[in-house]
Amino acid sequence: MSIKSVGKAVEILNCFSVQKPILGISDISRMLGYTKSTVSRLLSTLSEYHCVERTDGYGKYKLGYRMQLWGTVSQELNTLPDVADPIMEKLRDKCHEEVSLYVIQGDHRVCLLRFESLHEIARVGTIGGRFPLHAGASGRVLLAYLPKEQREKIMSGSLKKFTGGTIINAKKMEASLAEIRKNGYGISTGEREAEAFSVVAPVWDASERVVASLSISGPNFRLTEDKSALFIKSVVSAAKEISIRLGHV
Amino acid sequence: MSIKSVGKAVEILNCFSVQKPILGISDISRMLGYTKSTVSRLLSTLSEYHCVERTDGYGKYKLGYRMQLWGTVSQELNTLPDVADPIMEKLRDKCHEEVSLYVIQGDHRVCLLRFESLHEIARVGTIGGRFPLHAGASGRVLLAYLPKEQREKIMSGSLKKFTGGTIINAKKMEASLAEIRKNGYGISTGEREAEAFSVVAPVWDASERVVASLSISGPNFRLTEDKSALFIKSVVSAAKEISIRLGHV
DNA sequence: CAATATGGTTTCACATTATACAATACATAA
DNA sequence: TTATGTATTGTATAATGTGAAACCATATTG
Repeated sequence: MSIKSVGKAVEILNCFSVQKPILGISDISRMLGYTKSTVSRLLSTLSEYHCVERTDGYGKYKLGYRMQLWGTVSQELNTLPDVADPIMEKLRDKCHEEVSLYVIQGDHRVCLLRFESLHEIARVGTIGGRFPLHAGASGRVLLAYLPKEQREKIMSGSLKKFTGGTIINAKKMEASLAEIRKNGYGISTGEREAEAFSVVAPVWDASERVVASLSISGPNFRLTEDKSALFIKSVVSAAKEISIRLGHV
Repeated sequence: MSIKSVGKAVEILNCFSVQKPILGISDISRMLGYTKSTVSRLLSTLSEYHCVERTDGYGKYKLGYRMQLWGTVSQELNTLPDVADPIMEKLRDKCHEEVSLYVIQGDHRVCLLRFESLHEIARVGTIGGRFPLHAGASGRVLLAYLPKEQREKIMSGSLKKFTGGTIINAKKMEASLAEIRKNGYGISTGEREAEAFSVVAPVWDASERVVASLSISGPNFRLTEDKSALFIKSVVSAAKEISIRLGHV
C-alpha cells in the first residue's frame, strides 16, 4: 500500500515545469483537485526541506535548491552508457536490426555502444569505430545540432566521398541538417556503405544539448516501407526515453 | 503542522549522496532510525513515481530519473545572477566593502554583479568592466580552476604589468594558482590597482565547474589582520552558499 | 469607499491511514 | 543444517492527515 501523502507531495512537485516554473497554492489546487488546505500544508512541509521556495520571500512557490542537489547526485549514476544500455537492447529485440550509439569525439563520431542484429545476414560493426560526421545519418544527426560555427568549421574541411550517395555539397548538407532538425530524426541509405541504411534520432541531456545519436541500421533490402515507419517510431521513442533518463525535460 | 510521512520521504531521499549513491533498505533504516517496514513502504511509494529505482531490477535503491527532471526545471530559475544577488547583498552588509561577481568571457573576466561599499572612502567599479585574468585575485581564482590547456593558452600571451605587484612570471603564477586551489580562496593586494585589495572565492555549479569568482575588495589600509580573517571566512561561505543553490554538492 | 473576489493560512473534530511489531520469506554464508 | 542479513506482508492500535469552514490579507470592482 503506497503512502498517499507522499504521492500527493510528488504530484505537487510534478506540477512545476519549465513552462510553468512558478505556481501558487490555488493554481496547484486546481490542477490536482486537492483542497487548498491540503496543498498549503504539503507545500509548507516541502519548503521546510527546501524542496520548494517562495519567490522573493512571500508569494508563489518554485522548486528549491534541494531538487538540484538530488539531480546532481542522480546524474552521477545515470551516465549515458548506463542509461542507454538496457533501452538499446530492448530496441534491438523489437526491431531485430543492429542498434548503435554514437558520440562526437573531436571532429569524428565514435560508436560507444552496440547491440548486434538478430538476423542471419548482418554487417557487424565494432564498438569504438571512428567515422566522419558528414557521412551517414548517425553522423549527420550529431552535426545537425552542433552550434553553427562548430558545424561550419567541421564542414570546411574536405568531405570524403565514400559512396555515390555521400553528400559532399555544402548547400545540400545544410538542407539535410535542417530537415533533420525539423523532423527530429534522420535517414540515410548507402551514404557511407553502399548497401546499408540507418534510421537515427538524437539523444539530449539535461542541459539541452545533443550528446549522442541512436541508430538502427542494416542492409538496404530489409528497409521496406512499413519497416521504415516502425524503425522511425521506435528509434525516436527510444532516444526520447534515454533523454528523459538523462534529465532532458 | 508539517506532514510527517512527507518529511520522512525527503529524509530518505537525502540519504543518497555522491559518496553513497546506492543504498539498501537496511542501510537507510539504520541511518535514520526508522523501522525497516516504514522505509520499505516509503521507498516503494517513491519508486512508483520514479523518484528512486532499483539497481538492475531487483536489489538496492538509487535515485531515479524524476530527480533529474526536477533538477533541470529548478536550474532554469536558479541562474547565477538570480541566486547570487541576495547573497552578495548580505555579504556586503556584513563586511561593508564592495562585493563583486566575475565570470570568464573569452580570455578576460567581466563583472556580472556588484554591491557598493558602505564606507565613505570607496573606489566604485562599474558592472560589465573587463579585466585580464592574470591580474588580481578575482581573475586568478577563475584561472586556477580552468583545464590546464586552456590556462596555458591564456597565459602564453604577454601578461601586462599593471602595478609593481602584478605577477607576470609563469612559474610564480602556477605556484599562486596551486595555492588558490589548495586554500579554496585567493587574496591579492595591489596587483591591478596599487591601493586595492581583494579576497576572492570560487563559485561552483552543478557540473563541478567553477563558473564565477566572488570577491570582497576595498582600499588596502582597511585590510587589517582581523578584518582579513573575517573577509576570508565570509566570502568563502557566501560562495559556498551560492554554489549549493546552483546544485553543487 | 464599501463590496466583492481571490489567494493563503489556521482551526478542529473525525476517520482515515501510517505505524510498529511480529511473522514471513528469501537469499547467502558458515 | 543453522545462522545471519535481507526485504516484504499482516494486523491492531494510535497517530496523523483530511476536508469544511472560518479567518486574514490583498487586490479588484462598482
